[in-house]
Amino acid sequence: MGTRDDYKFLTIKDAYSSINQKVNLIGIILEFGFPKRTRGTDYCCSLRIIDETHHQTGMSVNIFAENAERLPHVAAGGDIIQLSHVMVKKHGEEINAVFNKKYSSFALYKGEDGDDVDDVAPYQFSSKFLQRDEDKNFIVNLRKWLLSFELREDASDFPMLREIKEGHINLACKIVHCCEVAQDEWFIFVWDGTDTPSNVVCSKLEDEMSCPLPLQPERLPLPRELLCTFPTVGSILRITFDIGVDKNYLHLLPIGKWIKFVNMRLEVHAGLWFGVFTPFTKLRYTPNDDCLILECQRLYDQRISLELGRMPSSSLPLSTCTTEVNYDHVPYVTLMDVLTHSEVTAKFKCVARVVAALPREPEKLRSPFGTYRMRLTLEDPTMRIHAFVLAEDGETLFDGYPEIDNLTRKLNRLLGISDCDDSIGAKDGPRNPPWVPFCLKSYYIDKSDIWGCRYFRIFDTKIVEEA
DNA sequence: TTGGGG
Repeated sequence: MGTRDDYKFLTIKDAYSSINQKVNLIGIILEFGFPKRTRGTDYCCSLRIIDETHHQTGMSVNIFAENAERLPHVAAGGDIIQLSHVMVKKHGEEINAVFNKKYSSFALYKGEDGDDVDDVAPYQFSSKFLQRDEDKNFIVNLRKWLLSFELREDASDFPMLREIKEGHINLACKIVHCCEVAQDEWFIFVWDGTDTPSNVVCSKLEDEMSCPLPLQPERLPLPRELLCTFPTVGSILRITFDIGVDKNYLHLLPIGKWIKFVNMRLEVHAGLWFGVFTPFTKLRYTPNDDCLILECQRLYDQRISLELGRMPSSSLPLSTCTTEVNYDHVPYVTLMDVLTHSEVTAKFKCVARVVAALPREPEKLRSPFGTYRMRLTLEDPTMRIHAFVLAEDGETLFDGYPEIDNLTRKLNRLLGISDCDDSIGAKDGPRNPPWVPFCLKSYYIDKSDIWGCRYFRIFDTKIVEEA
């Protein structure tokens, strides 16, 4: 047993004025990172704890151990950590606690198990940890406080997917799926009900045959059965992992749960957004009634109750000066609705952008038989798909067989290339295609495998003449 | 010792 001081826990507020002292702390884990290797020989994880004396910023704690196993394996944000003999240190303007493997100890307790005094067994503790009866009341009191505590997040700290920018940001979103797409290549799929901003596309159209613009960030398309479990409105952001991030902790991201990510890196590749979970990314305590989550759900409910709620947010109000479609009475659907539709043959009306075309040269749009035969890559906030323009559908789209100049102009308008850009160099410059309405139909070419050979084609869509 | 954040 230690000295009398061992029985005392400092509040976080008091710890702030105990610089260079060894203290005992107990707090709720507000956020935590995955274990990572230090530049020395050890492993480290940092977490942030709060208590009723300091629930806005709390205090950051850095924990070191010889290996990742000995670090705290936090089961969930909101759990309780008891820290003994940690040193309070000042780093710049920040004050934090440092766990030293030689003299510090920790124990982890569930946070939301209720206030049963008998249920205070730690689910993990370090080698130097000694459990004492006196600790139990602290655990019970913290759990009681947590029940009544309402985490006040500043919404401006957690942009929605519709507001994201490249760089480091926080995200509050729902885990839709998590899988290993290739050997040691994991993806998390997240959603918050809004549409990610569309990006300029920089691909070389001449290379579309040999190096097609990808349809999704993951290398292979996901099976349709899986896509059918995804929401069909709102973007699904793919998150990959930086090297050095331990994938053994992915169970902390269960499908269906809303979670707040802190310090996630966001990038755009081939015009597609994706997040990168870095060694500095942390998970933040996200109760089910978190104010940010409730607001996301409210905005989504409001969105899908609107008649135009399935259209890309940034396409509204929709300009109809590029294409005209039939089916005025049919509501617009998303490309994800199209991909996950229950029937293999069906007709749809969508708003999408043409991000690539094959062939690109107008003189090659017709097959040796003289009929149209081309492939467009369509994009909306939910998905990219290939859609063919064939025979009579091409005659409708381009209004018969116009001269090459006219055909070029029409195709360029779909692709977002202005006429004055029509020099060879400018064609490869960044494109920002407009949102345009399309009629799409799905069809199959092999009766023995109708889903395996399902394709999409554009029909009843006409590029309107410029005024 | 190490990291602490972008």
